[in-house]
Amino acid sequence: MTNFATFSDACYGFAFTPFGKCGMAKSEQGIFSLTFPSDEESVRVELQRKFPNVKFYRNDDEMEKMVYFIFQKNEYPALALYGTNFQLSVWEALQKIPFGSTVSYEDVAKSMGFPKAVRAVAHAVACNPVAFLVPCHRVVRKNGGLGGFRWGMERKISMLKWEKENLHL
DNA sequence: ATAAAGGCCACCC
DNA sequence: GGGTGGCCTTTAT
Repeated sequence: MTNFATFSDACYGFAFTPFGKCGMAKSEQGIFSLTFPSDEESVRVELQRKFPNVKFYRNDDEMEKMVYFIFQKNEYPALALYGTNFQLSVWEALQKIPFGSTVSYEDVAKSMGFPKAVRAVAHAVACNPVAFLVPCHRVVRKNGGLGGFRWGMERKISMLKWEKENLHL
């Protein structure tokens, strides 16, 4: 990590998205985690491991509100990303990919000025802490394949499909 | 300090 | 279709 969390309290909780139940965490600085976990306990454990000095308070209402803004009103709340410089620039590049379109891993590498760092990019994309909002699902293989997805290929497919159907947002 | 493993890509059979 | 070598970062020895 090269940049660190500066907050000491955060809330986390669970809410339903068009792609299933998500776990989310946010501080006053913004959302810093959005995952699709298999069980609730692992979310808290994982958050506490990544942010050992932070106190987490559960608040599902707050997360449901966030989900409503994101998926119903298409209003994106602030994000707060923590990672290495390389990861941060990859995640930044991902946020520039337009809604409903896709790019290749190589495209991302090129846009960052490291055309040959494809594998490093793929790895950083896979480490995306904030599903959907940092649109890692919009990165696919150049050869036509879809690549992989940390939270299940099926979910990546339905995200891309959902965006195509909701372009009017 | 070194090694191994990536949500990859291009090139060659 | 398949195998191989190269690319750069992260993580684990």
